[in-house]
Amino acid sequence: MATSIPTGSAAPLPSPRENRLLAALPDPDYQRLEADLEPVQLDAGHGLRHPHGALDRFYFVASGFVSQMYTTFDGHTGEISLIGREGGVGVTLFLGDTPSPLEAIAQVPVAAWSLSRERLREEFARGEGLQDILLRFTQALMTQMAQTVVCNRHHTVALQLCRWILLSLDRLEGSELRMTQETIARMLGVRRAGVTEAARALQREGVIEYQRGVIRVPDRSALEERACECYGVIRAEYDRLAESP
Amino acid sequence: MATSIPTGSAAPLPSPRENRLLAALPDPDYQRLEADLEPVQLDAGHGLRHPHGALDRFYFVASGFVSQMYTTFDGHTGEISLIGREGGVGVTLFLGDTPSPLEAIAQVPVAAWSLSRERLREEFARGEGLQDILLRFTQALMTQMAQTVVCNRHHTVALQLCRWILLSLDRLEGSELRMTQETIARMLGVRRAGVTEAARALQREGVIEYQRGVIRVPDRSALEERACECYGVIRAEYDRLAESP
DNA sequence: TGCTGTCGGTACGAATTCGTACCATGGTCA
DNA sequence: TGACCATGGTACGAATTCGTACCGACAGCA
Repeated sequence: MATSIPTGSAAPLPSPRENRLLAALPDPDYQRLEADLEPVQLDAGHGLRHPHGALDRFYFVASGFVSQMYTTFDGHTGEISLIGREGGVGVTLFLGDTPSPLEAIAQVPVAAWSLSRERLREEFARGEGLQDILLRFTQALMTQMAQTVVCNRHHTVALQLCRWILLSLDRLEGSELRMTQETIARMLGVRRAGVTEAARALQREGVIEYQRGVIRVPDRSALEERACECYGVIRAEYDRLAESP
Repeated sequence: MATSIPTGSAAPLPSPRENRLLAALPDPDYQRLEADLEPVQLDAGHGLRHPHGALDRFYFVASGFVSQMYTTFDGHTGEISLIGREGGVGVTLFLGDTPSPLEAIAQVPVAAWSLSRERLREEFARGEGLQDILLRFTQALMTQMAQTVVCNRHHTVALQLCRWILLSLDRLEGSELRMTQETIARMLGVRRAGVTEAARALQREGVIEYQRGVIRVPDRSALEERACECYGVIRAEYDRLAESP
């Protein structure tokens, strides 16, 4: 299970309220939880949940992002959703607390604040601030998943790569992404060579620069122009969640 | 909005408890709702909700099924989820009551019992039986969506057609499905000709028979053998929902 | 310094789906 | 009965992605 694993970089621990769900919580609700939040730091590649496994805690992501991945019986993979500090991992805990086929993996170093299953369910059952914000987050998550369904069906790898880089970058500081093409390929559910071809084209156009696991985006707007509509829709949905009263 | 439109066939109105969510409700919870449920009958092709539109009522499906569809800006379509009497349409109502890009369409004649937004939210807020069952249904819906993401990515049209026919048939009486290839193509998000090719192959193998909008499945197990794993996973998830305490 | 494993570049034919078009047939309606 | 339209069968080249393989370059480590 997810134990506290320090990152090599010894980054300062972010405040719980770096997480947008906790930030949106009215003060009384937050104060009831504050003492029960436990910090977690995860290295890139570390799993928060194994497929079909139970989940002990809910994780409010404070920095970095986590991918919810699905692996088919024959080994094909696909990213179902990507969760940064606008959300958290473990909605199944209050959606009946049943197992889920999804795997949750920190794709970059992640800092999160976790809450035990019992405290989460207890607080959710009060029907106040936390319930409200978690349900709204669930709705945003479903919109992201719906968009991914049609994106997988209708958009080329090149379009999807742009979308994916942008979604990742939104959840990180700066304009740099540490991620190999192999890893990106697993998320998009395509060949590694397919990512290379799409990335080469973007590099030739000067939209991205990269080498050995580091992608830099000097011109973000150029990348946005090349992404499919899906990026904008998902982005707008989470912006709305953040702005909601 | 969804008004009561009788089907031509004047089918007898099913009991509300034909719907599995209402059936799973403890008696006291059900009795509080019973008088507020309004029957709705929809012809095939009728929309319950328009994309980005508000939804006035929650629909507990009692017979037939509804597709949640997504249409991209450039007109491409895809089915996000398929909902029969194991569920209902309108989870957004308790997930923050925000607009959704999805469209809900009755793909066959549908009978449903509807509940006003206010009563649904009021009952949900009690935190008792209805909240519990609706949250569990939401989890099943998300699993269905996750499965659709990877299915769209990795499985051929032929495999997906089998899955889709089986999911539809599970939600209907008998072994006959009234649906044109054009409509099926819109749900799978592929060309009509693509569906024709896959259906022809199944017909040649004797797995299905069809003509002008009517598909018959004489040998269901043969179809199951040809479907991708996704059918089994989704089916199991809803079976579990139905069996849950 | 040299070895070794990771990462990315490229290539190849095969498979699948696409977009589109045209036609045959069956049912409906005037 | 005849016209018309919805439905499905088929075909075509183009585009995309697949699976796989091999190679070079870079980085870390002995």
